[in-house]
Amino acid sequence: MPPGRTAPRVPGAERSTIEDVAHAAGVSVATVSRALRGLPNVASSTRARVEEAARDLNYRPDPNAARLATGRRSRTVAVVVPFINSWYFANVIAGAEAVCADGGYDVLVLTSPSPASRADPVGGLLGGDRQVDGMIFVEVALESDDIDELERLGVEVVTIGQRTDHFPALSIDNVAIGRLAVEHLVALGHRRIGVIAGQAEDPEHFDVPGQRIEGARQALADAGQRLDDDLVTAGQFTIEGGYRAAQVLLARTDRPTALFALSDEMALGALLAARDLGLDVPADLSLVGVDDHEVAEVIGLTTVRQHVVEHGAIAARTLLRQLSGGRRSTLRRGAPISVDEAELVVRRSTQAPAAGAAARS
Amino acid sequence: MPPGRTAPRVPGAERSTIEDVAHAAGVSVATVSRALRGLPNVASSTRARVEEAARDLNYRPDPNAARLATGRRSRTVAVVVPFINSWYFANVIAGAEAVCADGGYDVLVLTSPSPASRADPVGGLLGGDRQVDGMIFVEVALESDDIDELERLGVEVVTIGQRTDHFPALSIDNVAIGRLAVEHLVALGHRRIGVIAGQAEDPEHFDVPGQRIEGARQALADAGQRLDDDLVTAGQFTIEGGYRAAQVLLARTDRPTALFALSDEMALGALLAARDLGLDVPADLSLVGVDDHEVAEVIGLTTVRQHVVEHGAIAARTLLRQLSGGRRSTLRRGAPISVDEAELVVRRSTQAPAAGAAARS
DNA sequence: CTGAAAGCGCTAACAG
DNA sequence: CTGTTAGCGCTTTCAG
Repeated sequence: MPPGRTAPRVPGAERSTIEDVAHAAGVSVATVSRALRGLPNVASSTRARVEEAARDLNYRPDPNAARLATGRRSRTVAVVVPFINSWYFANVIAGAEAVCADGGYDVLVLTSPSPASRADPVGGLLGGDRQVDGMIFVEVALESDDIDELERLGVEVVTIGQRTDHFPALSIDNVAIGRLAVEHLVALGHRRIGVIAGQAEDPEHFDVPGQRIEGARQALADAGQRLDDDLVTAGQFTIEGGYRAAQVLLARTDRPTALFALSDEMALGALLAARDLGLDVPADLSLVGVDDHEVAEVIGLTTVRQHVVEHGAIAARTLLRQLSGGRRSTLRRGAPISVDEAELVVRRSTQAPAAGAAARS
Repeated sequence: MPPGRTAPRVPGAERSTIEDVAHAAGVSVATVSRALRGLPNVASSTRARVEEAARDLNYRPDPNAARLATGRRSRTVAVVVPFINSWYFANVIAGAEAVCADGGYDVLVLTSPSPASRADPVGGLLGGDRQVDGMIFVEVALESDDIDELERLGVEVVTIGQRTDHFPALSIDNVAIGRLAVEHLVALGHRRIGVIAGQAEDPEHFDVPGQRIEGARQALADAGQRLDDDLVTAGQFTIEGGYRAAQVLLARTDRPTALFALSDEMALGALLAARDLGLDVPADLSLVGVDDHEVAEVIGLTTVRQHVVEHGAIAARTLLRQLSGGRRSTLRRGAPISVDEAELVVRRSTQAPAAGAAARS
């Protein structure tokens, strides 16, 4: 048989069509369509009758048919992140979601199959018959194959973090962030500065840590110092990782007088480690983080503030503008999107090193 | 004119149809359809020709048309949460997303317009021509109107936290959680126990705090004690809120010897407050949280472990089973879904109260 | 204000 | 193995 009346999609939920409603209301399908969508040219008595029939029949228009007929889009954007349950990504998503909801768009959250640092992170994400008008990639590495595919698909794209030469990118000046943090420590007189970095690097794909460290290096160089590579330890961007990294760094006989953690969560871990080691912050150890996580204010952590929620919001706004504006060329080709600059927020966790320690360097 | 060839939806992205491809490849549309979907009955030479034509024309099938023709569903589920950027919800979403992705479903993240404690949280969420096969509501209060609408829409629903009598619900035994925490403190000898609760309650809609407090009350009652209401302070479920609440509670002259925080984040705040007040945990103050947040292990926090990611995963699994299985009646009508029970994890933050303090009660 | 009818782009019998 | 054709359910002219 030809397709015919298809079985109800969800067992137990009968679907009635516009035609059923038309019958029940004694009008044509065209009238039902107009009435139900609130178009002007319908007698109010007719409209009432149609609405009633629709209600009785538990009618709800099939969005597929409606979209096919109108060419309307799905008003959905996908946000692709390496993980959802991490402070940073959750906040970026929150920012994007707020803007999208506001603009009448839904947000699909996709996680890149392999961690940010692996190859082919986009793998099966594309393709499928997913319906999205646009995508926001957050710290995911796009291979040129992916880019081709994306352009072929004709979806609008904005990236956060990882750049490409093909899509508008909200890129964070991580070198500047590293500089800000370490210049502050240097200005206070610190020379032995430890760094709690990210994961075992894969600079090819995810070099946020490398860039921030580079900034630290520059700040130290400006003061005629150099960064001691032995004092750089990975902290996985987690509280626990920061704790462990700090344990290692602070156990050294020539322990650093200050620690620069590449995220506030790692800084919190470091603070807890210091506490467990009986070290006072800031008397024995200065601590700087990055992000301005809610916890930073609570613990008085000096940090380099990033407006993380805003990152998501700005990316979303850019995407929606592209989507509606249509002047899609404006921002093409890796154009950077400007973001509020990161700023140093000085709190109680940093001070000049103790005399002895400072002299030692 | 009749609808005719619609304009390209995305400016700059020309859409070609299956017919264009058929022409270019010199075959019929049916063959194109078969070839491109990898169906068996196509000569490989033909298939190759079709694929090439498709590539040349940058053809990509219109999912709306395909779905309309097949009656296939969207394979999308919505997860509705009050907030995204909170540890708890982010982890629930992560759990749900992993399971959904695994089952070939996408997840749409929606935030309930008003905070969990307000009326009509579902407001505009329903309706629209959104395409979802199922929904997971996490701690959002469903009014009976919402429920009717949901049933009318015929979408499968699973709830986490807030229950209804209409959908399978993953409900957490919060009274038991409160008991576990406080029984432990009582067993250690604590009598003056402070509670860091949630927000100003709206028990009608969100009574997790109330239930946990009730458990605390019971535990105390079992020991012939009563919970001092003055020692219950709201902490908003945030680190900062926990910090402030602890500041208040610990400033009292008759300060509690132990604090039960309704979440680990609030417990962390309390720990930081204690530190700032020069109080040692556990010597001067015992502390119990709830969740087993990653930070709990790092700071040695005694807590009542919940498998939060699992909550999301279980809800998603249940939903997907309903969606595919079709025996939708099995779990209807508020049937509870069983979850691993919460368990007490004893770490370093709790111990018997100092002799003087204990005697005082 | 309403109805008839022609599509939207794709799939799935059915007949070759 | 391939083409023809009849829909999927809805929207939109166009003619009353």
